[in-house]
Order: sequence, then structure tokens, then C-alpha cells
Amino acid sequence: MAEVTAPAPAPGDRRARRRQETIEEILAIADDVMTEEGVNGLSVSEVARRLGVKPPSIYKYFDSLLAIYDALFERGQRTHLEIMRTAMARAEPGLDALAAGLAASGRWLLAHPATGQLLFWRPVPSFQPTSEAMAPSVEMVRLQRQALADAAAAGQLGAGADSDEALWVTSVLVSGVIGQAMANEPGLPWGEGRFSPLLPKLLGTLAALYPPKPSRRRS
Amino acid sequence: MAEVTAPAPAPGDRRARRRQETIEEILAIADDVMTEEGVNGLSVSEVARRLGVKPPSIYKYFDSLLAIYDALFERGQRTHLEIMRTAMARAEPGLDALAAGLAASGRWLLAHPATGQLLFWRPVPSFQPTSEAMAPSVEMVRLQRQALADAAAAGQLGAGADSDEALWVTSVLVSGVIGQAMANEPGLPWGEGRFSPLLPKLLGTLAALYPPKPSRRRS
DNA sequence: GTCTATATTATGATAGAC
DNA sequence: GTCTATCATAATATAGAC
Repeated sequence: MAEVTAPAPAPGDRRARRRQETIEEILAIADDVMTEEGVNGLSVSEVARRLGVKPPSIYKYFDSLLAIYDALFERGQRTHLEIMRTAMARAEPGLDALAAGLAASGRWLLAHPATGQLLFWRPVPSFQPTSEAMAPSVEMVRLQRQALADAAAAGQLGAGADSDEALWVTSVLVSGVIGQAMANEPGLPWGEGRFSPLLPKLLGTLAALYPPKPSRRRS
Repeated sequence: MAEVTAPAPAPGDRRARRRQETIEEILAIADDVMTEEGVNGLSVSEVARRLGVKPPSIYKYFDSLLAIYDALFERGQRTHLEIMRTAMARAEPGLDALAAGLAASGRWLLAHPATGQLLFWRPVPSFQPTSEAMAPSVEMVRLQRQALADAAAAGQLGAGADSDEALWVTSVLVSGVIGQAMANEPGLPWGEGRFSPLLPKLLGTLAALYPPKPSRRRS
């Protein structure tokens, strides 16, 4: 729990709704600040300045600066997971789903580079996400692992693809593409620039690493 | 030029040598601080504290905090380039040289994660390296490009490997491996953990992406 | 080249009036 | 839930004594 406990959270109450809006606004501003000044550049003072209030007011919504980081992390994980899950569900299980999920992930991460770094690069040494905030990442791993297993079962990849190693390889490919894009082409959206268009080609190499048994040729 | 101009740099002078030693010591401490507190956690005050002097003394050696970053960047680039060049020169030109160079690079980067991030991840928004400090990176690109061209010429890879795209793919593979190792297994040296052992396998996929012409089979 | 002293600015966080 | 006032701390950087 990152937010301060609500004073009297009668559901549907106008005050509670207004409060929630302010919380969202704070988090949106925090994301802006991180994007402009680096993930480490986030400060309560700067958020207050942009929100048009004085710093003490922020503490009515969040207990500390680290609590803001934690809320950003937790929401980032949840949103990112949902983006990926939705994209995967719309595609054919197996390699297609994996590619669709990772492309959606990349698109979102390049559009939210600060949150992306917070989620996957750990740039704030003093910030350790709570275990609740980490939970969606377990589910994300499960999704990708399932897609690899589906691909192996469908004969798109060899049996070796249903493995932790293949999962690590996938994470290396994706984080490599996104990391290079962020560092060298900041601001460019997914699909543009030198790096993000490489992902499909790189995912194709999974078939070279884990070749399917050359059984009956598929249509 | 990051360092302050020396007062009377008669070559071989004892004072100049002592001064140089202090500069080295400051940079070594700065690397420690970045490693412990994040690249952004570097501060003149902390360096002074660890060196056992007061902050103003640091300014006799460096004009500003950014000047320290610039010196770290410049030395990091030079050292990293030399490591890679040496490793490549000891191997057979082509894929072997590329793999040897990248492995040496990975080993050094994991041993100097803070400098590595400073060089290739741009985590300090207010710091822009000078063009002199960037120069070695041009040479590094040239080395890798040459290795790819050699591999193509030797028939280890197809002609398509002698291309910028292949260079970008290589950088994605390497930065992906190193980034994942740094973020998820900090402190582990090259060769241990889940990620760095994947690099040879991943480099092997270059042959799948840029298959050599199936001419006379090589021994 | 070291220090003390200081200017300036910023931070996270709390107490308490309104 | 807002503010003012304040505490405690830390930062970069400079002036000037020694």
C-alpha cells in the first residue's frame, strides 16, 4: 500500500473520488518529472510545484517519496501486464502470441520510458519494491513461459523452447532492443529507429536456437 | 578536458606526479560511490569525505561535478576500447575476434557496472559527454564493423553481415545480456549467473540471420 | 593545496494554525 | 486538506586565510 489511508472512504463518496483524482494527478506528474529529469530526479518538491501546491500537501496523499516510487512501480507493473496479456490473448497461441505480447510491451515501454526503467532497470538504489508490487511480474513470466510452451507444443519451436533458458533468451532480446532504443533514440516510438524493428527478426532466431523436429511440413 | 589546468607541469616533476595520483584516487573513489549509490548518487561532497579532505579541495583537481563525470566517461571509453581491441587482436579475425572482444567487453563492464552504465545507458540527464570523450566509441564501432566484414569475407557469415544492421543486432545482443545481468544479478562476474553465459549461443544466431553461402564445406 | 566560512539552493519531512 | 513555519540535512560552489 503506497497511498495514505483514506480518512472515511465511504464508497461512491464525492470526496473519495476527488481524492483519487488527485492521487492519479500526482502520479502522472511524477512520471513526467522522471521522464524529463531522470528516474532519480523525482522529488516531492518538484511534484508539488507542478501540481500548484506546497510540499506538505503531498504528504496527505503519500507517506514519503519512496511511497510514490512504489505506487508508480505497482501501477506500472499492473498496466504493463495488462497490455501484454491483452495483446497475447488476441493472437494465435504460441509464437504469434509471444511476438504480439512483446511488441505491445515494447510499444508501451518506449512510450513510458521512465516507468519502464523503474520496472526493469532498478535505477534508484534506495528503492526496493514491495512484494505486492512485484506480484504482477510473476504473472508476466508465467505468460511468456506459457507462450513458449505453446510454441513447442505446436511444433513452431523445439522442445528445448519450453525451458527457463529460452525465457532468459527472450528477455535478453527484448530488453536489449528496448534498452538500446531508449538510450540511443529517446523519444522515438516503437517501430521507428534502428532497434525496435529488429525484434521480429531476433525472435525468429528462437527457431534457430530451438529448432522444431522436422516432422511433416506444415502448410 | 575535465581536469583543472596544472599549475606548472614540468614533466617528470614530483609535484605533478603527486597531483596525478590524487586525480586517479578521486576517480577511483568516484567509481566506488557510483557503484554503491547509483550513477546519479555521485557527489563532490561524498568524494571529499572518502578522500579525507574538505569539498573545496576537490575543486583544485576538477572544475565541477560534471567535469568528474566527463573524466570518468572519457577514461571509461578509452579503457573499454583498449580491453576490447586487445582481446580481438589475440583471436582469429572474424567471428572469433568478435566473440572474444565482446566477451572481454562484458567481463569488464560487469566488473565496472557504474562506469558501464555511464558509458552506454545515459543515466545522468544533465551530463552530456564532450565530443573528445565520445571519440573512442567511434573506433569501437569501427572494430566491430571490421570483425563482421572479416567474418563475411571468410565465409563464416553471409554478405549481409557486412552491414550496419548486423552491427545493431550485435549491440542489442550484447547490451541485452549485460543489462539483464546488471539489473538482475548485480555483483556476479562475467560467466556466472543466468545471462552472460548466453552470449556465445546468441552470437551463434548471427549465422542464422546472415547465413553464409553454402559453398564448399569448411573443415 | 589545504583549510574555514559562507552564499545559495535544494531536499524530505513534521508541527500546528486555519 | 490546505497553508506557513520550521527542522535537519545535504548539495555545488566561491572567497580568502594560511
